[in-house]
Amino acid sequence: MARQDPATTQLKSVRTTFKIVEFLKRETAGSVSEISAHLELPKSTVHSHLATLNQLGYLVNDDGTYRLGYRFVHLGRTIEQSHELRQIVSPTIETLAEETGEQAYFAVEENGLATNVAVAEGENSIRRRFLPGGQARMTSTATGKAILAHLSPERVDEIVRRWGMPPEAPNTITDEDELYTELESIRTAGIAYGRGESIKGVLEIAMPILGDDGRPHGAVEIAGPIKRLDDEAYRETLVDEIETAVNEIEVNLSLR
Amino acid sequence: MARQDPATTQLKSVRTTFKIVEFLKRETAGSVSEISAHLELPKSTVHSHLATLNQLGYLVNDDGTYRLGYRFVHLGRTIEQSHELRQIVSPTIETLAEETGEQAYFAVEENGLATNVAVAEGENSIRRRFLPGGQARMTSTATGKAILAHLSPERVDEIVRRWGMPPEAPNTITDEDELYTELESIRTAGIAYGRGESIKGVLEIAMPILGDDGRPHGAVEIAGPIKRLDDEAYRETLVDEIETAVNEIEVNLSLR
DNA sequence: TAAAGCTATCCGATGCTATCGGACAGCGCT
DNA sequence: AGCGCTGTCCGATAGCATCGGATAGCTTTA
Repeated sequence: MARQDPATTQLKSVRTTFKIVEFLKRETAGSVSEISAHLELPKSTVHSHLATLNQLGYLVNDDGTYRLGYRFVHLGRTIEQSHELRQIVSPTIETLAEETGEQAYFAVEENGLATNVAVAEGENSIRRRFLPGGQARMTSTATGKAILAHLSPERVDEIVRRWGMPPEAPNTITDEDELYTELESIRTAGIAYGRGESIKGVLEIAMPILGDDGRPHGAVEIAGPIKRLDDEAYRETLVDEIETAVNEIEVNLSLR
Repeated sequence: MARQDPATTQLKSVRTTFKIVEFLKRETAGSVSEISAHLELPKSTVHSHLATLNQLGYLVNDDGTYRLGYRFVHLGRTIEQSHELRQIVSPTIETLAEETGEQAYFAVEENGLATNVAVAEGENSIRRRFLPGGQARMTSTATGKAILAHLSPERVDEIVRRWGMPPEAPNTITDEDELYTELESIRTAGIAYGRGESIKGVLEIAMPILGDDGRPHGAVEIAGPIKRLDDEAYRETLVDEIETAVNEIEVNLSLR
């Protein structure tokens, strides 16, 4: 008999607990019946999970409807604060957004996903706000591609196989060979662009932060509406600002 | 036979998962053996929990040492952002800290604990930083007492029984009768003070936000070193600022 | 006022599955 | 080269998560 799918084995109750947590994350709040209906779980099962989370202090019960509590907020904030790289990078990302007036990001690879570690808004920035911790496929974001370009081919392959390359926006790269040539040109140019590959109408410009050993720590990005960033002269000033930021971060990393 | 202790019944595996999560929250990172040793759990059990959390994307494995991932950060940030009361209150707390130069807080009651929903620092503020989501006993903080003063006696009793009143700092109230007279005077004065009851050397001044039905939504607080706030004239200006903030919040709540 | 149709919560039996000890392989240190 | 540590995997046991049903409390509707 074939081995069980590793994604479905192990600690099923823990898995359903997080299914419930993620449901409440999406829906903000919910009753036992609602959760039970949407997740197709028996009411009594849902209830016992909710009761446990409530006892642990992670869940609040307002007259029959449950919502996630501030204990999770504290958990997340603690993780953020104890992340050294974020501490180093944050001020630079803040000023980058301030100087350019656009959105600025710093992202790292985590579990094969491009993960926003620091996010900042400029005065002209588009309204869609990505929260810290937001994750996206590496293959469809500029930060992701900038990082991928400096990972080993085996690791890139592993990530692509794990998360696939489905179309997310008009220009998403969905072909593996196309991705590899794109990564090659990113490597030589030292800069990655995303033109409506993750979200329609958004242009992203990203450069990697490389360690002394050549391994990528993460990537700095500026994102804005494709129309405004269409002007080549403006785009060049943005690239300049990104280079300054990258330089600053690399210095701060070596001084650590 | 007596009923089982509700704190130890139900979903044991979920409970141990969160034990591990909270260990990693404290220690930033840890190996299987470390966690196994500190929590007195078999290595294989710890491993299967870690593997599950890793599969779910909440945990990152850096060469054998595990740490909590940015998925928890995103979870916490999402909860914060979808909390309406926090959205209303935050700007006021920010300006309160700015105007006074001290630390400013807004806290609510959650699971019987005073829970910081919004925190802000002024330029003179003490360095110890409370993160959003931080929780403390209601009986030892000014925000907690301000809220308790407007809850039903039964609810107060329930909370006190659940969390107890152990000494936390030199002046912590540890006697129930003393607490009740204190709450009575807070109710008539409309203001609560904490004088080194939670943390030595810190003075807290708090006022509740009350709904139309008289039930408390939360409390606004300013905290600072007892020495600086010892000056009565200065303290009065702070109380004035808090009153302004409370008024602003109550207006914004009624306009909702 | 009464009763129907919700709801959340509780209970008890079944059999799945979390647990646990042990075995293995890989690594860095001595 | 060998020792001692590590993380990971396996398999058997029984503990416990699951599930259906029963109950009680609430709001709505007649």
